[in-house]
Amino acid sequence: MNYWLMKSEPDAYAWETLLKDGHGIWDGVRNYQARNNLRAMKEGDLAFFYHSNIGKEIVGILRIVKESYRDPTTDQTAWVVVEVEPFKSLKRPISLAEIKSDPELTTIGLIKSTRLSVMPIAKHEFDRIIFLSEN
DNA sequence: GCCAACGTTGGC
DNA sequence: GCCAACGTTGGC
Repeated sequence: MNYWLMKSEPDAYAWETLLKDGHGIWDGVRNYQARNNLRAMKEGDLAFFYHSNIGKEIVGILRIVKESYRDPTTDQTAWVVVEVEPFKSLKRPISLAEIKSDPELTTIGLIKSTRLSVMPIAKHEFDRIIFLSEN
């Protein structure tokens, strides 16, 4: 089981929308590193849902329910999508500022690779953020 | 609105 | 293969 973090601008696609829909196709990724991360995802993996630009906070956890396949929104063969479902909302959103100020989260990709939209999260980072959200 | 970081494109 | 120019992301 691997852990991930996926970014979306809430203007484009918000956590609330995924909750309402109950299911989503993560399309539109046009960056090779992010694409490679999509390809590495396995059914059942969990990912944080981060609101970029507006909110700048982790708001929920989603579950990968279908592994990657060709992105049907483009003719280019390089790109893939995964299918996701909401797993649960965090009890309390965890902001970027709080992550930056936490001594246990200094190496998280969210800080180190600010422009990457799909990134792996270490288990201890995942657990730490869950812990923070429940306390 | 600005700017840093960084990926991509294209000329050489 | 290098690098300048340019576009995009995303925080502030």
